[in-house]
Amino acid sequence: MPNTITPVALGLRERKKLKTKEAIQREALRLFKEQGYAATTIEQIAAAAEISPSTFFNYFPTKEDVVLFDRYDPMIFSMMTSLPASEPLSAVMYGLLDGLAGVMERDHDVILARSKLSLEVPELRARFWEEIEKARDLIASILAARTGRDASDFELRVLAMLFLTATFEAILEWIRRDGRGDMVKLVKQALDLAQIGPRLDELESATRKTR
Amino acid sequence: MPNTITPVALGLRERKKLKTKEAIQREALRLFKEQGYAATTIEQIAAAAEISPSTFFNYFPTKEDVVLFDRYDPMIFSMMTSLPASEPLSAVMYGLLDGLAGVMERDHDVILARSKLSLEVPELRARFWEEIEKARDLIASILAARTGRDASDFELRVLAMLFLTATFEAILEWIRRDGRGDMVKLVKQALDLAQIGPRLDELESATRKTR
DNA sequence: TTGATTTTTCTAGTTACTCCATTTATAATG
DNA sequence: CATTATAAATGGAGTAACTAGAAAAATCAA
Repeated sequence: MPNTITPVALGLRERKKLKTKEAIQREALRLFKEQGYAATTIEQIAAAAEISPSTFFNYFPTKEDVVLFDRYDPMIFSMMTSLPASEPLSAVMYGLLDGLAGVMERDHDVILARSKLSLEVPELRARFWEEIEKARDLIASILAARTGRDASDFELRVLAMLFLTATFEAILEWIRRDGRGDMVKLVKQALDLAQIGPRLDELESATRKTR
Repeated sequence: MPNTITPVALGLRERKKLKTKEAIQREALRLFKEQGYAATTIEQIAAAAEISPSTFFNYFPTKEDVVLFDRYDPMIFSMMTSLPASEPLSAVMYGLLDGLAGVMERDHDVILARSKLSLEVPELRARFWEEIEKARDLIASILAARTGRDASDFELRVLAMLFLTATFEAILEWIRRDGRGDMVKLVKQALDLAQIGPRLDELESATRKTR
């Protein structure tokens, strides 16, 4: 069953920690929505989640991270690092997008709330780009493995970043439409505009010729 | 004399303020270099620039902004908003890059210092993207004026962002090479890889046909 | 000089975040 | 089950970025 994002098995302790983490995030997002990001203090979040303020920092290094945290991240990560090398890159890319659609259906509201915050609060918007840069490095390393180039290769990084930028702008547009349109469709439109698919296949075939 | 970036005329008071602002930035950058960004306090910067700590915040809203501040920004801005509509977009784009080369020659070291900081300090790196998003909106509005589309048009924003992303990755690469290579050349390479030029001209001619 | 305005400075907060020591809960072992 | 190891939660004391607002000082206009 490809292109399905499912939780990873964890020990009892780990699961409990994850639950606390999600509780903190849930309460924090609620408070942010009610009274705004800046007006909400760590103390209030801790009180709502029934932990001490110190404990908050055991789970999230900063107040920003409580918004950025995404429980699907590790799954998406493992999914991306175990891609089939048999299909062309563009096909893999579209496959990933279908996986994304699944997540969207399951967690539409939380994703929208987090995305909106990341859009509206400047420091979060800024931090979000950090995450994108991490993703860029991941994608670049995947491209590197497939083409035999170095992961720090300039062109690979540019391509990876073009991919992510197009995706990001699509998400922005989706939020501007208040989460009502089809996000995955918008992403595909942006990727086509940037002609990312052909560019990826080009890269792959060019490398095959050389080696 | 096109493609030359020159200071804008200012009143006496304004010039004095600008001088103070630059002094603060100069001292701050020196201290950051000597003892690191996090280890340098506003108090120290204020002392070095011979102002009170309160005054610091009259000039820069946050510690981060002291790194982000670029005295060429208003010039570049006015340059971009007064582009000739006679030439095709791709030509204008390359023209701008030549202008950039001039600035690089004049202020290579300060630019490198600021860029390095923005690369190495995570919160600055994040903030830098905010600036890029501002630039995106500016470019989108220029494209909008030329094509008769709306400035919030999805495709325009994607294109503008692709342009900036390519440029940004080129600058990153330039810093990774410690400012030794030809930055403008790298930028052109990235833009060609993304095929931004053709894409821009495509957009323009497509619009002409329609109206 | 006088008065208006801008700029700087001071004071007194608030809050995110750090460090470290202590206590409490959980799991592993004999 | 009792003991021990380990990990997680907490408390307290401190730092530094930033805010608001009032007072003082410098600058400019008439």
